[in-house]
Amino acid sequence: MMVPRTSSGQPPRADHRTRVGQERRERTRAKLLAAALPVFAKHGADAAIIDSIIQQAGVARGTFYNYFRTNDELFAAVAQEVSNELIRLVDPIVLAQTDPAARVACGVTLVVKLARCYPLLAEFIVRGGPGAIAAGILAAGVVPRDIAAGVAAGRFTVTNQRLAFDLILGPVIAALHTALTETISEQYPRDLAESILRSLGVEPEAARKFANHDFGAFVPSEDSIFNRCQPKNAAN
Amino acid sequence: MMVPRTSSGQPPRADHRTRVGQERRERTRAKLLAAALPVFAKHGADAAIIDSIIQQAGVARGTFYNYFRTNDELFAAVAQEVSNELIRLVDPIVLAQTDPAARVACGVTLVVKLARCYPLLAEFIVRGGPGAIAAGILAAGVVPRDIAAGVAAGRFTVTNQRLAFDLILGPVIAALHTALTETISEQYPRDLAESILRSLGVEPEAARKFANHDFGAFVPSEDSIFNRCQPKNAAN
Amino acid sequence: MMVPRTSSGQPPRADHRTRVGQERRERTRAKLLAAALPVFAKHGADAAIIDSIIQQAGVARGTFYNYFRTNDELFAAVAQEVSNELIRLVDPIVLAQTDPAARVACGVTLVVKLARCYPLLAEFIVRGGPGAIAAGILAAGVVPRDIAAGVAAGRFTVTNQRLAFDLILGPVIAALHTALTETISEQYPRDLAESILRSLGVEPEAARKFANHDFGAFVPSEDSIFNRCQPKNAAN
Amino acid sequence: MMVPRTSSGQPPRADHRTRVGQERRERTRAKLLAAALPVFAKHGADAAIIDSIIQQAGVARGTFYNYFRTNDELFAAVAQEVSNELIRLVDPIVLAQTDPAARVACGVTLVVKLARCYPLLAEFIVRGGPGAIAAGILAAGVVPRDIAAGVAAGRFTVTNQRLAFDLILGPVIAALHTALTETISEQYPRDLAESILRSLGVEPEAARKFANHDFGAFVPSEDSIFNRCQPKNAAN
DNA sequence: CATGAATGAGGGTTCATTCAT
DNA sequence: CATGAATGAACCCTCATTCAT
Repeated sequence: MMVPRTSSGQPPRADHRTRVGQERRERTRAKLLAAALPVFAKHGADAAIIDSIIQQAGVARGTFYNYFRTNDELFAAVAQEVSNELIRLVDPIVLAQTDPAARVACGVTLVVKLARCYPLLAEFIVRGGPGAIAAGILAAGVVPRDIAAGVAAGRFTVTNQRLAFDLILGPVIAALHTALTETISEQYPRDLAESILRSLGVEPEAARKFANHDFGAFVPSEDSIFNRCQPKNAAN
Repeated sequence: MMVPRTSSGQPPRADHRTRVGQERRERTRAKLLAAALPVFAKHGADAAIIDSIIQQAGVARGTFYNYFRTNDELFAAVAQEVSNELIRLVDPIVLAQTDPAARVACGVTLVVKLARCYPLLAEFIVRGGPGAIAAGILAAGVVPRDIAAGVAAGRFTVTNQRLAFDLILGPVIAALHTALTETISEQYPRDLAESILRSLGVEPEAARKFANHDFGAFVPSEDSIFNRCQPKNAAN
Repeated sequence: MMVPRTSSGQPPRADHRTRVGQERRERTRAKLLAAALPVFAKHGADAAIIDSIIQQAGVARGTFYNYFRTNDELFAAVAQEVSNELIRLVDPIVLAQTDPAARVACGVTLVVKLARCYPLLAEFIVRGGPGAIAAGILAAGVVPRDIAAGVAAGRFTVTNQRLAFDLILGPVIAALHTALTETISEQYPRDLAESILRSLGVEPEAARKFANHDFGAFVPSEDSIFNRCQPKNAAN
Repeated sequence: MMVPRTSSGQPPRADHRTRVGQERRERTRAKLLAAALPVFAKHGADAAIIDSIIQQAGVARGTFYNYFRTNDELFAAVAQEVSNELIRLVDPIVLAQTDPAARVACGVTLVVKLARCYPLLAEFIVRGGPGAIAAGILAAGVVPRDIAAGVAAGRFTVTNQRLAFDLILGPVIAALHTALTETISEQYPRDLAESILRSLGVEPEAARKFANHDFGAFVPSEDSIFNRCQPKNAAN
């Protein structure tokens, strides 16, 4: 071989094998997740799905069980992946805002825009309902964080955290549902954000201002799970 | 109907049989619906359901198919029944209000209170998501009616009907979900209504006033499908 | 119909339906048991078998589960049926003997002869081992009963009941195994019985006398599970 | 083999590698056998086994197939190993007896005692039934050898070799089964041996004498497959 | 109309075995 | 030789639906 021998005298066989194996494993896992997302989006968390997933992913029946032991485990993995991706895309832009109201407006706007680009995402979240999914995905950390900041800063007059949470997540999920049913206008996300801010107790003028700020756009990575599942309709 | 059945000549055999038969049929149908509601509430519209329903209702397998040809038909019937019951309970009280904002506040408040009395109802609606169910149940007619009135009266600054719809239904469903997860305070429904009114563009003070008005209580009929499914926790 | 109407005036519709249904159910159950016996005999209690059983019984997959929920339940039912049949055939003849030694000799002889007629029976018992099956089948009641009588009458010097049980069952099962492997002589069952009696402490001459007594023959019923499973080799 | 490898000229590289390799191979094989015995003991010859074996043995899936091509091959190897071990432990002591009846008594006693020390052994034999295993293990050579000697010496009146075999193996296996189910007394093995001798036609007094002779104890080697599978309960 | 035995498509899960690295 | 990811045949089980009685 041409492998440069160091003083160890041994070729790095085992390491190479290990690395190659891990990469393959990761690729197969990603294929399975990407195949699962659309199915869960269409049929919900309890869908009977393994057949369609393995077919879509192009792996054998048994391979599935090398990765996930149950339907629920798969669903949890998909939800986690979606959550991670969502936060990776949206939160950096949200964090560029300093005012809590601006952050909420930014987050709301971007999520709705994102759902316009990736209907699968919208479907997945809507299927999950305000409960299981949304809570786990959108809420874990970021929404409560911004609510708390808004309350602390006196921006929001609604002080019950759970109520505030419902006032944000409820309309957003309803909007995602609307976006799936009919075509929503360019203005829709901003109006939605403005109304949500008002519901939280932000002054109407301030609400309008925050909601109509231009927050910039997210940049979906090429190998995001969203892109690996479907053709994208680029602009956001 | 108009057939005078008095003590006159012929014994009312045929009619009597017919009437008794119809009543029995109606009772069996009602038993099936009442048995189905908890199952759909727990497991969603696609639940595997027939076995538990016929067992709970105490009828034979085949009998089920004399009433509903498919699972979907059963679900639709349950949803319809739930919707009717909901409207029968809530709408008379809503219509007692004249101001559209008051009507929305009243409806929102009562539905959340109702869900506290009947967790099954909350579960059923939450499972259905903002889509399939809620739209069919809450929305059919009454919510759009009040939105349109509010826009026409200048009470609401949100003029996009669909947006207004999302701003009402979204938080309500989220609140129902919250009510299932944790115990919500006495004040929660009123605060929710107040915030929703603000989100629609109602002046904050007006919103507060409308939301804290005492609308009276619904009176659940003894043989409502809700009562036939579960023990009730009386007060609302 | 020709059904004699009594003063009730109603045809016995429901009763007839019920009876017909029960008969059908019983027939299907019997078909399943008969189909299962050979499979368990060949492959043991843990065999993966449902497919072959339903095919042999000529019923649908789901039908199986209307009768047995698990493999184990089926096995238990087959074992029970075999046990019942065995006792029904053998015990009446055994009970015609009064001396406990004669009873043991009679039982041993007849079971081995029976196994010659019905190799499936032999296989089924041998597969089950001295444990699960044999104990459940041969032992339940009859063998301990005769051991206790023999000990009480002073016929047997072996007084440890469990040891006596092993001394009877062990050789019988070994003999069944032998009968499956090679052709055993006409004399084999009698010699076996004689040796077993000796092992229990019966005087050698008495043992010989008891073992060579002619106990008569069992009469397999036409619709016994054994006959429904295989062609019989008549004489015993 | 005959190549003298002393401190002479060439370094023993190749041979050393070969020897080390063979030792490793032998160790891995032994690990696999030791891992397999308990599984076969618990679940029988057809057990689904490979997963637990490789996990227990700490080798990779593929490695297994470098040693055994099929499940059956593994089972045969385990049975052979068990058989060898059994004979290695028991036969030297048996051969110290000269009278065939003493030999049979000795073998029977020791095997039952051994099974008390090593329940896994008992389970393994009982699972195998009087057929497949037992025959292959206990019988191969030693039992028929002693039977033939006993018949030739006029000790046994039972002259049918197969019958004699059944009269020995049957009760022994039944006793092993009993030993697994309940605690057997110290005396049990001796009584069992005595009864077996009687069944073979040995005079009752002689049977008693032979069975109650003290044959000494086996000395289980530290690295026996039995010891490598389980904690031992020392005394026999 | 009520009954419930029978159906069979549809989906789930295991595990011995192969093979590229 | 060791490794472990991938394979797919062979099972298992559920449940909506039909149909003779």
